[in-house]
Amino acid sequence: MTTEKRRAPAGAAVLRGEITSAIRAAVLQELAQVGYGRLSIEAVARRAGVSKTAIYRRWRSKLDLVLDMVSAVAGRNLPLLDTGSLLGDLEILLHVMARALRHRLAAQIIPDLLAEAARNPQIAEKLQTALDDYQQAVGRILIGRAVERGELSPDTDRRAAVDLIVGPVYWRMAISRAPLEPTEVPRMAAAIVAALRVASLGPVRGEVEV
Amino acid sequence: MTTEKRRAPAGAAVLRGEITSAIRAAVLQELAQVGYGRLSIEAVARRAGVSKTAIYRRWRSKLDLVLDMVSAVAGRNLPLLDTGSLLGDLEILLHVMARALRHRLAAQIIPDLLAEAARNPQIAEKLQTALDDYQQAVGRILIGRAVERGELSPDTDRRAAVDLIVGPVYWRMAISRAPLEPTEVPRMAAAIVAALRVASLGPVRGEVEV
DNA sequence: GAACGTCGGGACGCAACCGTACCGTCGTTG
DNA sequence: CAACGACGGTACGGTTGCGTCCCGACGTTC
Repeated sequence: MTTEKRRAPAGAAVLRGEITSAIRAAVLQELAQVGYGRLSIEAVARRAGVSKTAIYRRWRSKLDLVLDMVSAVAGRNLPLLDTGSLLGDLEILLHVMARALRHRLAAQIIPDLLAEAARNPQIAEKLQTALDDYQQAVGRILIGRAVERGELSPDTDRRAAVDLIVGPVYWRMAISRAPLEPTEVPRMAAAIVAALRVASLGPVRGEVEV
Repeated sequence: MTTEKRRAPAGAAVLRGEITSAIRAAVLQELAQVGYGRLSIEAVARRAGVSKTAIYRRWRSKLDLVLDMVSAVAGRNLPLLDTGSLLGDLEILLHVMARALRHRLAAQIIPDLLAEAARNPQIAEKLQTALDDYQQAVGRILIGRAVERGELSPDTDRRAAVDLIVGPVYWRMAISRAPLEPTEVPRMAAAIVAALRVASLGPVRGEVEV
C-alpha cells in the first residue's frame, strides 16, 4: 500500500456551480407549486434540466436539500435601521416583512414549511430555531431600543410584544392573502405602538364573567 | 319494458353511518399527520379499518372528501356573547380562538390547509369563503357593536381591525407554537383595544424618512 | 321467506417516484 | 499529452398510491 498523496479534484471532476444554482431555483419553484409534502426529486431535476444524480451527489435526500435551503435563507440577519423612535422602527419592520411576503414564492413557501414543521422534527428544529432567532432579534432590537428610550416599560413581555407586532402583518399577507398597501403601514404601526404601550403596563384587571 | 317502481334502497343496501364517521375521523388524523399533500386514500382506509371502495362510494375523489369536511367544519357560526364592552367581547373571542388552536388536530390541519389553499383553487375557494365569513363576522359583531357603543369611530377599517385582533393569537399559537396561558388573554385583549382605538382614528402622519 | 340491490372487500392495471448502479465524458494536473 | 477521477445521464428494481371492477354478504321490503 502506497500512502501516496491524493490529487485534489480538478477539471471536470468538480461540482459545477451553475447546476447547483439551477437546482436551488428549481426547488424553490417546486416548493411553491406543490409544497414540501409533494416535493419530488424527479420533478426538481426535470425543472432544473438536470439529472437526479446531480442532486443526489449534492444532498443525501429530499430532507437534506430543503434543510440546507432553509438555513441558507433563514440565516440572514435583520439589519434594521434605528430611526430614533419605536414608531419609525416599527414602520420599517412592517415594510420589510410586507415586501418579503409580497413575493409569490415566499408567500407560498413560508406558510407551507411552517405547517410542515409542525410534523417534521428535523424541519421544525431548523425552522423554529430560525424563527426564534428572528423573534428574539425583533424583541431585542425593537423592544430593547424602545425600553432604552423610555417608550416602553423595562419589564415588557417580549414574547407577547412580538406577537402583537408580527401577527397582524403575517395574518394579512400570508393567511388572509389580501394586499397590504404601503399607505396602510403607518396606521398599523401606530396601532401597534398603542398596543405595546398598554401591554407593557403589566397585567390588567378585567376578568370575563362566565 | 315494464315501467315498474324502483324500490327505495333498504336493508344492507344503505350507507352505514358508523363507517362514514370512521372515515371522517381517519381523514382528520391523516390530515394532521401527513398533511393534505401526502394524504392518501389508502392510508385513510387503513386507519379507518375500511375498504377503499367504502370511501369512493361516498366521495368522488380525495379533493371531494376534503372539501366536504372543510365545509362541514367551516360552516359553523361564531356565536359570541355580548359582554357589553369591546374588551369583554375581545377576551371571549381570544379565548375561543385559543381553545380551538390548542387542539393538536386543529393546530396542524388549519395551517396546512391554509397553505394548500394558496395553490389549490378548489380548496382556496371553500376555505377563503369560510375565512372571509369568519372575518366578516368578527368585524361585524365585535367592531360593529363597539361602534354602536361609541367605543370606536364609525369609519374604522374593518379589515385592518380584524388583522389586529386575529393576527397575534394566530401567530402565537399556530406559527410560533408557544402556549398562550389563559392569564395572558386579558392583557392581550387590552392591548388590542388600544390598537383599535388608535387605528380607528384614521391615517396617521409619520412617514419614515429613507 | 324469497327477491332485491347496494354494501364492503380484495385484486388489478397503471403511473409516479425513490435511491442506486453503471457508463461514457471531460477538464485539469503533473 | 496522457492519466486521473469525479462528473452528468440513463436505466433499473422496488414501493406506493390511484381509481376501477367483480364478488359474496347481508338486511329490509313485499
